[in-house]
Amino acid sequence: MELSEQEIQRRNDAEELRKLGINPYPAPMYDVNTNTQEIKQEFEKDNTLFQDVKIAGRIMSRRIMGAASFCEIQDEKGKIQLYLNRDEICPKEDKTLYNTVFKKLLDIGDIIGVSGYVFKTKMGETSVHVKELKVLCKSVRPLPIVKEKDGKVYDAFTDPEQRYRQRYVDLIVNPQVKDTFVKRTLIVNTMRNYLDEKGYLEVETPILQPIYGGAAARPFKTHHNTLDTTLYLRIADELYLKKLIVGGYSGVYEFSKDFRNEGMDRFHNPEFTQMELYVAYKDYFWMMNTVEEMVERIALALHGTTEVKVGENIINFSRPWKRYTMYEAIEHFTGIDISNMDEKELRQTATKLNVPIDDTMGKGKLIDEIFGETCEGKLIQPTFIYDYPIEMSPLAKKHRSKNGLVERFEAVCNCKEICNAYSELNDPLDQRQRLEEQLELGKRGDSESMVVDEDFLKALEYGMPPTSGLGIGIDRLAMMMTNSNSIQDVLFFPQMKPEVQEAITTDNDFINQGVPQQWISMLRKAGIGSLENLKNANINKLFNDLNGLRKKNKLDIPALKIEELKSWIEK
RNA sequence: GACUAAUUAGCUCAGCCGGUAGAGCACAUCCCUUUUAAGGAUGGGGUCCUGGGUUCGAAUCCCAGAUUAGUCACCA
Repeated sequence: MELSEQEIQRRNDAEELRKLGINPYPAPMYDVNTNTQEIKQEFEKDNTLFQDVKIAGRIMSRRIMGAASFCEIQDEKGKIQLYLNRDEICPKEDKTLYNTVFKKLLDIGDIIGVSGYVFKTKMGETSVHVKELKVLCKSVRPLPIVKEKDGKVYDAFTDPEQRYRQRYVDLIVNPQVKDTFVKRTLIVNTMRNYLDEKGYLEVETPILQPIYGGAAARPFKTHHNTLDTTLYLRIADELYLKKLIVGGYSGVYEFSKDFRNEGMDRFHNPEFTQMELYVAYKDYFWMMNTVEEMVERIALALHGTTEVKVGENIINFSRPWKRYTMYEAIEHFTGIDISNMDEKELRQTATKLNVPIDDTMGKGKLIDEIFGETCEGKLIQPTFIYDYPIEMSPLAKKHRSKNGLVERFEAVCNCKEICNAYSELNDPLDQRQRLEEQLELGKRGDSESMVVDEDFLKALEYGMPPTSGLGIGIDRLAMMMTNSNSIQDVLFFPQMKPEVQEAITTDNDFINQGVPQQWISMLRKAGIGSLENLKNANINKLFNDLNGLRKKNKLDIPALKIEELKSWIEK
């Protein structure tokens, strides 16, 4: 890869530092005694503090005025301005540290450590008056420059591709991004504390599974060499966790990365995080209370209030949330009671409501479509929707009193599902039948159909207590709690298509190919970065390009002859 | 998978009807001892995403492809 002018400059600067006896990448620790946030907050209250501070961070801007300079450094908590005076950081004759090291060899992006005292400038900005300066890391790649004044951001670094592929750059120049991820961790920690307080056991179950199950999704497939067997990356943890309830734990939960080989969009990443919880001797009504309480606590932990701004809406997570059965919700939003309709009537109703349907849809699917089209988009405030059609819920217990339904609920919020829970099916014979039916359905479209997990059924045959189970999407919850528009904004490293990496061809490879040293950099400039490229190049175009570059760069070498070029390509 | 849009300097972006590639920041050199998105002067920096085509001539028009985003489809 050709280096840009600025990259070459920075590499030279690093070399110059070495010549001055300064290691641009020193080994010893640099022990700071405070941070930028602490200084800014506390100095405001008591300006006798911080008379001997030591801090470190990345240089984010510089203003040099001859023998004195200001620059800003950024640490994890924020930025602070530094004041450097030539004669103070270089009290003796030798002014190299200021004139050469600071002014010439350091740049925006480099990491330095400083010690000195805190003061306020004439402009009223809390700053560190630097007495000592140490280079901690020379950056050889220039950062995007983002400037800001009175909250207005100039030249913002916003290109999603670069932000997601190079999250580290995003984190450096867009400080609010750091906050999103701090909040995400706080969500997880709050949830974990809540569950631990209740006495549930955090567990780990296999990610590599010989049989995948627990959801309707296509898996990622891999292979174990020693066992010479196919393994799947899990799509859900449900079956393993229920086996632990059979084993006698009264409450188990897992924060799990799950993997689904499906389409990607603003709400779906191939790997995502769920928290699944199973508690013995409970039912789905109990679980609704638990979800409300847990999510309300998370909102309070993050925002100090139950009200959270999401897009244009203010969402209030305070308990109790609204509760509708699926039928009630449909009646509420359409005025039509479908609870006693048969398949034909449902079909007519769907058509009347302009809900797109097709012939393959059974009763359950029709109800679900009607709900999705007419209700989901209107549920802004957190709402429990419960009692689902049996067809699409093979792991949920049949309703205690209503035929054709299961004891299942979802919480919908800002028009999106955030969790999914049931009274778990623990009748092993019913479970076998339901899974087998599901299998039949699955076989129609899918080339690789699911297999019934016999070991899971065996476990149920030993007897699982009545249990309530929950799956809550951490990414979705994080999106909502941080007002993020896309799942990529709450994942540090969202999945992206791999960048095509050109085969690395060294100068020596080109020389072996017969290319003279002087022409190599021209070749690279002409877009020929590898031998592969050279062999596939259009000879006439390349011939013109190279001689054009020779002229442009005023090279003091004879013009290339086409025979010469041919010899490189054909060798 | 379909449609739409974007891709130009390290970054943010202009670039008209096809005629030698532009700005601001950043970078380099010089001046400047309390500045604050931007002090002054001068200068360097380009695979105009890639590959074809049309044309005397393409960043610009046409075709194909790559990547990203949005919408829809699929998918709990």
